Amino acid sequence: MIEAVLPQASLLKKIIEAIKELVDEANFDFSETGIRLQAMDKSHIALSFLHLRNDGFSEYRCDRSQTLGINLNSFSKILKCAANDDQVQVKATDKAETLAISFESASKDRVSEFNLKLMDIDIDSVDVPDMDYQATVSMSSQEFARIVRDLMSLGDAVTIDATKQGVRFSANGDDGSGSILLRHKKLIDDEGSAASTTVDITEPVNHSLALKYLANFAKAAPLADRVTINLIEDAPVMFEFKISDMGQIRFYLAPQIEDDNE
Amino acid sequence: MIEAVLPQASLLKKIIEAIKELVDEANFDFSETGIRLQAMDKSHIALSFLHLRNDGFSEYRCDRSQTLGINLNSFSKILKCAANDDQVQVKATDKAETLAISFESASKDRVSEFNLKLMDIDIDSVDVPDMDYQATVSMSSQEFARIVRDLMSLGDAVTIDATKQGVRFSANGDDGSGSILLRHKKLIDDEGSAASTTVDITEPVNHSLALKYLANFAKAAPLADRVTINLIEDAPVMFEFKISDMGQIRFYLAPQIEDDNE
DNA sequence: GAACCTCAAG
DNA sequence: CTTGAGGTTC
Repeated sequence: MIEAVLPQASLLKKIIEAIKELVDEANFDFSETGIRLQAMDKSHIALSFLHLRNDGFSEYRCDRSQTLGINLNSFSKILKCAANDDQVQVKATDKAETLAISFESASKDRVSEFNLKLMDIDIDSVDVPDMDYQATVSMSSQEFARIVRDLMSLGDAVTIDATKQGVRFSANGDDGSGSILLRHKKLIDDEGSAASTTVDITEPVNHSLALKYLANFAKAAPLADRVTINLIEDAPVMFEFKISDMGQIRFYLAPQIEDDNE
Repeated sequence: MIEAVLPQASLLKKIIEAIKELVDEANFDFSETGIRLQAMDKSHIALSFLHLRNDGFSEYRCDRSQTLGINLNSFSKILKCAANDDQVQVKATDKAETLAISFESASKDRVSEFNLKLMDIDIDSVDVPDMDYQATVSMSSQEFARIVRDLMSLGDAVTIDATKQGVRFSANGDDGSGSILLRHKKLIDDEGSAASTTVDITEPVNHSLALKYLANFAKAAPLADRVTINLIEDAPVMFEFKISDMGQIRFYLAPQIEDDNE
């Protein structure tokens, strides 16, 4: 028996919106401590990772760990039927073949109930070890989204250069080339202003990444004020958006092989 | 001689916009008391019905009753040439072959004149008797539009259940199933709040309807804050949008034959 | 999937 | 009145 309640359907809508372009179907692992999802994208280049802690829900119950295979597009269709400030409840019995999803308007005048068909999904589970990253960039998620959008009009790939001075995003294309430098700003208070950028670095590092994936990652910007970009030589880049009081959504992206012939 | 003036072209634009997807050509019956239109849709399942009273116009003159056959798509093209707050005038002589349409901007700086070719349309007139409906639902037209849009992503048909407790809209599809319940809210004042739903009922009744028609009906939502849905066993469902101080637009839709084999 | 348009909120 | 978000259309 699983039952979880969120006071704001908009949160769940944004989460699924951020993942569904990357992943068609995914397993949601429900346990006593919360919900986890891990899924490779269709081309097996990007890994999406979601963790929602039980204490982030207004109600949470999971008697027995259970994995629910869900088509994210179908899920998204149903979530679109919720108003942003509806309360949302998901419920499944043990060995259920459907997930019961219900929305209730703030005024209680409207109650919507949906049943989403569950599916068995073969998992290609990947172990993601915790790494000591060489560089960690923390920046406004909105600015990140903006930079990705801007550079996409120039080329297909972006090079992210992290140095002590800051982080540089550069792209090349037929029309020309461009680069955006965000200067590192040492934080005086514990928390930086929403817009400022910090770079924590042990060694300068740069990676070239396909912008189309970053555009998908940027869909998570509405979930968090800030994004952290974690880089280490010869390993996937990790993008993390913290969902306040609840968990985080992470994306891992393998760097592009630099092809000098192109 | 016919002459009618509306201070806001937007009203006429919305009216034609709401009907033109259902009906290609229609007869506009001009009489001393106002304008009436009645037309079956192409597949003869939905009936559109429009009544605009003479006193809703800022000027209205109709010396002799006259029927003007109009291609709604052509009419719509011309209306798109009007700004929303242009004044619009339509004018026709007896036995005219064209309808003269003119727009005047609020500032009087711009005057546009168009001539729309009239046509002879064979009418398949249908008598629509006034019925004593078993259930009348009154709800926000915007919420109606939203529910229709939401359920369309799930399936092709909607079942409307009216009971004393409220009205339920349900749909089934490949992704799963869904239903939305709007609770009846007894009105304390004469007028309900814009969002609340009322169900006046003598007997519970339900009907299954093709969502694609309801999506067309929902185009009339900008014309009225509220829609009333009138249901009676074994007869078409009637959707009415009141155009304030002027008349109403109605749609009648025959229920789907419930096919148990599907 | 992108651009346009419309509607709602600040 | 200006801006942003959402829906619709191409």
